[in-house]
Amino acid sequence: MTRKEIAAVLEEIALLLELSGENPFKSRSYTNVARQILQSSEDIAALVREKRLRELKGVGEALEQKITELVSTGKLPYHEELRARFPETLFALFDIPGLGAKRIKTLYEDLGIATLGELEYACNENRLITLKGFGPKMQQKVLDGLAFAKRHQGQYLVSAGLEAANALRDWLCDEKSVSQIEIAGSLRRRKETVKDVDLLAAGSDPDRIMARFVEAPGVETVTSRGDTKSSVVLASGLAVDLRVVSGTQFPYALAHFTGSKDHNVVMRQRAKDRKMKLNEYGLFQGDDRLLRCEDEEAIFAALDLPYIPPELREDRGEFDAESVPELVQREDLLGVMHCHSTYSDGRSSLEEMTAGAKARGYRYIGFADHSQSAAYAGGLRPADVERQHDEIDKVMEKAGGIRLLKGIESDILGDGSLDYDEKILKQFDFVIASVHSKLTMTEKEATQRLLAAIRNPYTSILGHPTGRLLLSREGYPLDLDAIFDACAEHRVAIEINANPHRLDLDWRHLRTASERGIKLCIGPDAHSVEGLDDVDYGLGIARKGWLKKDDLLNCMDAEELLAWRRTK
DNA sequence: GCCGTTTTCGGCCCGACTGTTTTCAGTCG
Repeated sequence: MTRKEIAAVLEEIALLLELSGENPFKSRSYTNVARQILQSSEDIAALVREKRLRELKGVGEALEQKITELVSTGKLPYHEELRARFPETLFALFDIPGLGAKRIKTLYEDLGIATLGELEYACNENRLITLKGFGPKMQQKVLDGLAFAKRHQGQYLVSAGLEAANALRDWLCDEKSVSQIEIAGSLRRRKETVKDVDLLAAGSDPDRIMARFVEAPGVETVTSRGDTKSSVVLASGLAVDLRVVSGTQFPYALAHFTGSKDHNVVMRQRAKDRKMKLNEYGLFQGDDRLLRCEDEEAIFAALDLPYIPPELREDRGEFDAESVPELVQREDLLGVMHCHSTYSDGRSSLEEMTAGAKARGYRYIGFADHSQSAAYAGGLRPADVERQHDEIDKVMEKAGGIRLLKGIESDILGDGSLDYDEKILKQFDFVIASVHSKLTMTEKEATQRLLAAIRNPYTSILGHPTGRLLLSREGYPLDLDAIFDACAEHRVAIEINANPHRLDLDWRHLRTASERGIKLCIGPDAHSVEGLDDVDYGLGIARKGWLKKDDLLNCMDAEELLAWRRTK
């Protein structure tokens, strides 16, 4: 069993225990251990074999026994008994806002509702209002939630989230009483997709700030309206929360509303361990005496921690690390790789792209148009390659101060070979090898295909390695372990494709890759001058993956990069 | 179900808001 599968069983037990009305802390202990298993770098099967499960935090006698049974036999009677009490379809009800274990239990036991469809039917029949813990408003809220769930999956790309958040921030800045305003939440942590937007403001007149907020352009419904917190839903379906605090409270609130739930749990526990209390309004000692912190850094310091950048606040090792790394910054990026041009499916010319890169402060730009098999994208035939190289030389002559690199985004064909023969391949400064076709392979087939491409001596970078499209298409299954081994052995870099629809390789794997000595490369996959700005999304993901400037190919200068490639 | 310089029982992070109540439970982050 994979660690994901083991964790999924434990998480399901936690939900089932809640539905059963069990002690919530019992439920939580299953959730905690599920999390530990997902985070652990240990092989869980090995822990079971060596009877070392108890080394995982939160595993006691009962969980040791259950996990051992689950891993050894592939099933767990305790889990199956719990499952037998409730229909599987009931789990979908948890996605409706306002519905938790208690209300779902009532719906199921009193009305026999087990599916979203039955729930909608019961609402339309007006049957929820008489139920204990429900009323007319709750019924309407459930109906709204059902409609919402139908319209959207409730997830948005980070690009959509940031766009909405920036617009709202600007709108609120025009309110005179606002002294500070920040985007918080998962957007500040630069998650690849977000469920909502969290804004935090400080100001002298909260009421006016709230009033302006609920009147913002694009606001379709106001979900809640209070003195310190209001929530709205934009026409796009995106939910936005605004919190207003005082200037003194701002740093504490910013930390509170930036950290993931799990990160915050650890922060508050650390405070508690030090006889303090941490919440969104402050860090308090003894009898509620405020420990003044001017900024987030001071809060971390008070809890004996170095400053933890927002992107790392996920409780994925930031508290255990010997030191928090000096994360890569925008000014560390010397060049921009993976740019398309009008030679294939780009909208901007070589010259325009070059000027755009120069204006953004890059010292070099790497062109990587599609290769000949990508007919749909106007892939370059050998003659086109020659033509493009001539033009690149000309553009470089008059560009001044920026270097152009001759690359290609070569399709990885079904058998793992690249899309040109050696004679052509050797002419490129770099080769990004990417899959664009035959996306439905088994894990074994897809892995073999990529391994063949990685072993090709001309491959420098593995482009968008899993082929995923966020919120619309899963990546093909891959044995990433094997891919990483091969990349390390053959000195092939892995792309962080910065297009907000991709953000592939996923940030959760970046730290592992870099620790194995693999170089990463932020590529905007730009098809226009504006597309160059997608680098910022890639940068957020790189930082989220704990990367330092030394880990990134495009933090090298052009000479260094070419030398790196030559030593392959 | 776990855990332990407050320790083998009694806690387990904490607060806001909503909707249902008529003082609070449930949900959410």
